[in-house]
Amino acid sequence: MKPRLQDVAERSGVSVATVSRVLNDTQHVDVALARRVRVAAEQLGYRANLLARGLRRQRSDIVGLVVPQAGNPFFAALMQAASRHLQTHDRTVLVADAEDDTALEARVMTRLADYGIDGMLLAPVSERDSGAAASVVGERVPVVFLDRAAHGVDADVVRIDQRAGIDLVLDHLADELGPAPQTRFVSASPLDSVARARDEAYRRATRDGRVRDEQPAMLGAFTVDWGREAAAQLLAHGPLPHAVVCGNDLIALGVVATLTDRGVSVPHDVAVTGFDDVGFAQLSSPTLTTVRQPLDELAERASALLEARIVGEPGPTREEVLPPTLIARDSTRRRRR
Amino acid sequence: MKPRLQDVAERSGVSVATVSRVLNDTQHVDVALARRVRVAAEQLGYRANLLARGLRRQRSDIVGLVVPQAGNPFFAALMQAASRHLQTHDRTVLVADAEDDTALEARVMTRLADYGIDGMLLAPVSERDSGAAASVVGERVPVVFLDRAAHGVDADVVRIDQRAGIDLVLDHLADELGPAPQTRFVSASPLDSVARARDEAYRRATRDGRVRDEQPAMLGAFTVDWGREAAAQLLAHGPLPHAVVCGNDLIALGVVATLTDRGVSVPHDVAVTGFDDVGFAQLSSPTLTTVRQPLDELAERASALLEARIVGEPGPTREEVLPPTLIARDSTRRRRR
DNA sequence: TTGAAAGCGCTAACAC
DNA sequence: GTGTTAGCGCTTTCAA
Repeated sequence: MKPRLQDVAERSGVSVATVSRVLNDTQHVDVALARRVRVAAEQLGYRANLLARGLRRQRSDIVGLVVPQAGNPFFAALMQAASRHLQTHDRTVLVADAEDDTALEARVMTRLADYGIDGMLLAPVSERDSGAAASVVGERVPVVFLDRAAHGVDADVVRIDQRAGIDLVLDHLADELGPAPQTRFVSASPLDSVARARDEAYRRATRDGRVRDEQPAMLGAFTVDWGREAAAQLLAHGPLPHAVVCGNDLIALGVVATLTDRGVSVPHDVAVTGFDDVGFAQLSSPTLTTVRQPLDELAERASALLEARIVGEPGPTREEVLPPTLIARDSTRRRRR
Repeated sequence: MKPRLQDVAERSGVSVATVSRVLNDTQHVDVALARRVRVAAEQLGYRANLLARGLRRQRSDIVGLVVPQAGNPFFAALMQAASRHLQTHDRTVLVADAEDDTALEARVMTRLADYGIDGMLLAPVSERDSGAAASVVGERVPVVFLDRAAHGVDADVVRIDQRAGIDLVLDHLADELGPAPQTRFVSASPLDSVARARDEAYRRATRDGRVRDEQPAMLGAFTVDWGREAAAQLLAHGPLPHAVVCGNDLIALGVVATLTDRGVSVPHDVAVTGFDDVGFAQLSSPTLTTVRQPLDELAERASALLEARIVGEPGPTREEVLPPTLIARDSTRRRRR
């Protein structure tokens, strides 16, 4: 069967304690002995049992990573970036997908906690309803919010400045289309902090007169399907705006697809913008003007904060806010190529 | 601190064994006692320590899921489907991304094994080079190959019939373009079983005269970038074929993007086909003709086989081969809309 | 520098 | 039907 520490100890003629010290490099051991131990371990193909180690050490070296919708390419990319940084800190990452469902989210977070994770990176489904379950985990181990945050949990936050992102888009639109263009906002219901922030940023800009929009925002979900449906509604009800500002790229891609299908030219007849810069934003036609989130930095900062908290760094919770970047592409370009 | 079984036992005035039996519903316990136990556990907020349980039971209820490139939307979708089915069997899923690197793949598989996973679903990076590391895991716990397989491991396989998929594409092309159209094949180097199978299927069809192609296949990687580059090469060297058959959707999307950029009309000047039916295949313009893999069934069958092996089902290894479906869209449609 | 032994939290014999 | 206890494999005092 699988060799245990005991087997290595017997084979090298030392105690299990010594073997443990050698293999973990945790205390100096006589060089000759150490070599014997290593050789024996090698020959036996010994591998530490991480369950046992975790139980004894009272830490698992696992961190949890919970995303609201793994199917959304933005979160898929964020997961990858976060995993990569977490691995750097020599951690196993348990990824969980909440499938946009707070009940499922609560279950998976509980599960992670039951495995004795050392910390958690969380992009919560709901700003309001994810907090309760998150705080149960948060009371035992450090939690860092990534991209999105939730109420009722005392945790560090790493995110971008959503308002700056929306401003970048609107300024760009003004540049391309002239001042105070007529726009519509198609986004997701502000159940999560990101949707809410983008919504508020857009509202604010309309109040400030930077864009003209007398209509209510069209709020659905962060999906291609919602983008398609919203575009259909736009086409059904009266004249098109100069530009459709979308809450994320998926919505924008759906809008562009439906508009194009119906013979409306993007950007000639109407400009469209996205948010997040997912991979397909540069593959669609027209390529999509959007706002890039600095995924790698987000992941890096979140990992670093989490690690700091795990090793017990004290202090009040911090919020790190990174700047997004405008990626101007063809979906807002007025001159056709 | 975190309540242990002991705490629940004391609070309800019974032994830890009884608490364990109640909470795991593993043996009949007097109803009154059982209720007392449950109440106490509830009040204390007791949660079983899964590390301890795993150590004692010698099984973790964790299964590993290893994919070659989590960034590829096909595998992202496969991961989601597999996770969902695995959860059904009440398992925690540890997802690992091999980042198309057999060395990294070996490390992550080892790590999974060290956590005492009960089984593993594996889509290996390399047909030849992933086998060694996989068999190390495979000797301890059941492994089921999903989508792709590797040599040197005695494990069940769940996959689609790649050749049938290529045949669907070529038949469709003959329908649209006329018999024995002039084609080129752009795919990935046959390092993995899927690339190899598609390559062989295409070769066979050329030998059979179902398509005409005197040129060597253009083999790079399953990425958009390779598709772009291959298209550039195609444009640089002589006349375009009637159709470009791509090894997967990412390549096809890259080919379409570059062709379109250079003023070549798809499908009017040249038809393009993909494989896998990733989400964006129906968003690109033109929408992409491709072959759909039955993701959900693949995941379902693989999970079922794995569960069967985990509970000790004996018998020779099995291979389940599912049929793919042609999804005809605009990238091969000769009449323009 | 090394070893003996306790014990992490849990389950499963085994005894009553 | 319930309790006692050994021990899963490991790390870590504590003594030597």
